Amino acid sequence: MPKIIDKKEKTQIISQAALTVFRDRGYYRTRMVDIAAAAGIGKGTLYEYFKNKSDILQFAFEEYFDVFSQGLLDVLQTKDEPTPKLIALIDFALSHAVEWEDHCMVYVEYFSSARSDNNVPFSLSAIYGSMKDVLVTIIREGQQSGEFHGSLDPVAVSEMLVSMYDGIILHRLFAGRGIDRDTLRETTLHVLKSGLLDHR
Amino acid sequence: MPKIIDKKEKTQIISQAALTVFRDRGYYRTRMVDIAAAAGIGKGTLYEYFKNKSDILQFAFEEYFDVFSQGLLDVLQTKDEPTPKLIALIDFALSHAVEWEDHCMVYVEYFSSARSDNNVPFSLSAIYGSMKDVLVTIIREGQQSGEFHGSLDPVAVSEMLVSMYDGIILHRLFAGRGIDRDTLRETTLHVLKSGLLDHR
Amino acid sequence: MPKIIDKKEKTQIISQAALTVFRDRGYYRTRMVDIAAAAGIGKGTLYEYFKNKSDILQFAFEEYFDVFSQGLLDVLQTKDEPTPKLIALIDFALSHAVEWEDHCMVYVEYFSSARSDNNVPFSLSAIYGSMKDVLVTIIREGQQSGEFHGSLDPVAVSEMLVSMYDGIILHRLFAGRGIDRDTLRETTLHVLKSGLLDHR
Amino acid sequence: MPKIIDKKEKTQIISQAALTVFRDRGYYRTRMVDIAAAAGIGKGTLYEYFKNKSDILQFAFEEYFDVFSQGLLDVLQTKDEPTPKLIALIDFALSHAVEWEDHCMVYVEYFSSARSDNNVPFSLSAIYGSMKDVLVTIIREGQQSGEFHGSLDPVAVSEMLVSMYDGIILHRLFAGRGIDRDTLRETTLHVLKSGLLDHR
DNA sequence: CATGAATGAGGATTCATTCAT
DNA sequence: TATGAATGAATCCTCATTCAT
Repeated sequence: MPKIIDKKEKTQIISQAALTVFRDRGYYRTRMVDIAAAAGIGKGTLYEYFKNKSDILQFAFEEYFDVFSQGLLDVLQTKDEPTPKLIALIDFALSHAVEWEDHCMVYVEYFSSARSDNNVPFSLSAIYGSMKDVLVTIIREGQQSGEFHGSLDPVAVSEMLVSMYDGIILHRLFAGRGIDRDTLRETTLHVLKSGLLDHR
Repeated sequence: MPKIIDKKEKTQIISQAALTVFRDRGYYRTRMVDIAAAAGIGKGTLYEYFKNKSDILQFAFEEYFDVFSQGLLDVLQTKDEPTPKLIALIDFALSHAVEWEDHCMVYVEYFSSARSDNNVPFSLSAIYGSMKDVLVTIIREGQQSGEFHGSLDPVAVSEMLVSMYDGIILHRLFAGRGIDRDTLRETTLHVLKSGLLDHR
Repeated sequence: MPKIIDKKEKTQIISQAALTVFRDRGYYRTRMVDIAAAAGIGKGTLYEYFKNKSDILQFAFEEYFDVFSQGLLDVLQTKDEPTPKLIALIDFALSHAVEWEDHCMVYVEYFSSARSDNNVPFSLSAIYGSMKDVLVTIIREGQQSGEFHGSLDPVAVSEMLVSMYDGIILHRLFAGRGIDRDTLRETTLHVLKSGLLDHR
Repeated sequence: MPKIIDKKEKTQIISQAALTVFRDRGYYRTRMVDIAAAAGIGKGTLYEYFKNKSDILQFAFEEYFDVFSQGLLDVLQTKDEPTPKLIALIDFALSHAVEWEDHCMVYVEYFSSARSDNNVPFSLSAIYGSMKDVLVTIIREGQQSGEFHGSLDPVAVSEMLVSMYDGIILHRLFAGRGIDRDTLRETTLHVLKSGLLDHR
């Protein structure tokens, strides 16, 4: 008898609408009423689906993170050799960043502001952590097999790679989408490949 | 007469105090009273030196940008050949980013939030613009002289380099200062050099 | 036909559930959804039986008041002489207060808050009015027949007696149910009896 | 150079203005803006002097309680014998209740609503506790010296007396100020005296 | 010049009530 | 009849900015 609503689905719709507004206006400049308007619902309805503003972001982040984690696992399970594994990894990370660009933009803002706020209920360090561990392992393998430069510090290289990932996001965020995303990916892969791998 | 000196000096002191608080708490979470307390002055006094909150940041940014521009000019005037010029440029950019790290962190937050706000009175595009123009010119020179890979798109490479610059900042901002800044610089330079330059 | 019975019965069930929640949480702190949950029904169903929140309380109050009025009449019809009539009256009032303690608690809160709100659709003055009139009459009778202290102002005594009634409620409300209700009643009756009646 | 304001004095002025509004409108129905208007200040200024709404009430309550405690001590130090001590005590309590009538009204509402809310930062039990302990001691003394009825339970009598105190407050709150406060006090004292003391 | 007391616009959140199913 | 999803009015509280001293 009561109205039947797919709570899960509506939660996602609202979260997506919110993310769009966050990306356009910025998280802090976005009012709850803006989100409601973007989702085509009333202000109070938001609170039927989310505890508060931060909770909306958290929900979006979880989705983003789940997809990232799953993609990472897929790559690791598909490739075995260090070189193709590393390239596939970088390729995946770049694709993911480009595909989830809107999300990334918002998280950059949120985390850069909430930095020292202990109340922040979720964090990027999970992504960084998993990514860096995986990279260090691959680079060590490649160095032992002689495929990679032996002189480079695996941790430093990993850090640099992750930084590049961040950089792509940030740059697109600040400078607009200057160049084609595929060109960017090709160029980046080329440079990395040469610098990191072709060391004869 | 000494009053005029004092005014300028105090403006800088306040701006620096503000920047420290911004870095710790985030721009949006920082209250004017926090800045006043950090600067050791009264809340109302802030408005004797700055028009408003954003104006404080703008002042800091101008200083940061002036130093960057001057350093850029110095590099360009000192080096002539494409390869050493590019390396010097990247070296300078990394050094600058690392030295002005606190500023960078705050600008990341501010610009990522205020992105589409037309009221924002200053922007990063100036930095990106000048940097990218310079890079594209150098890379074209290097490609013509045969020093650089001819197959790479100069604009894409420039974009990638600037992205790396952003990435360094962002990563240190989010992930903490994992590795030593000098190691990071060495590694980055090495990779870039190999990938971009060693193309026999 | 059975529907009509059900409606009345369910109205009472809801009202009782509501009163329990009111007593525990306080009228203002109780949300409609709390009442619905306590009554084991849906939020919207409440409005099938009651116009609004205040209406639920009003319904409960009417029941409470009806029982009080009927009890008062019974006492007055049973006893004739001033002294036993007064004692029976006080005894009844105390018993009623103790028995309907939960209700009393809620009305104290509601009336003390809504005091000067003209929208409040029901009030305690009815109870006070009937009680005080009855008392004044009895005390006058007792004074004329020489049974009571002649020097006391009948109105003041009535007021004091009603105040005591209030006090019992309020004290139990605030201080918890310190002593046994029967002990309290005995003690109160004893003191009143001595003070008011034994005037040799 | 800055405006010099007696914070303590203004705090009291605001608290008094608030209490008047609380008494008229009820605590829960009073909006912060009402208090501000009554105090002749802006909404935001309230928060310069008080943390929140409850804090305003708490401040008023502390003043009320301090005066009560001090008065209680004075009575106990002045009188020695049970009978005059008890009478002085009751007299003081009644006077205090009548003098602080507005406060009492508000506390009745507040405590009757916040009853089971653990966040309530202050309570009536302090008053009840100190009052009841004092009374029990006096009554025991009076019973041992033969001045008071030996048959009455000291605790029950104390409870009754405190209940009367509550009743006076509550009744004036609900029924208006029917009779003259002095008449009420005289009558109450008379009855109590007869009932409790004249037991030949 | 310096100050902090005063302010009110602005925004997050709650919850009684409505109403489509 | 029963329901709970949807709503927006209402209200607390924050904080950038003003201004009297």
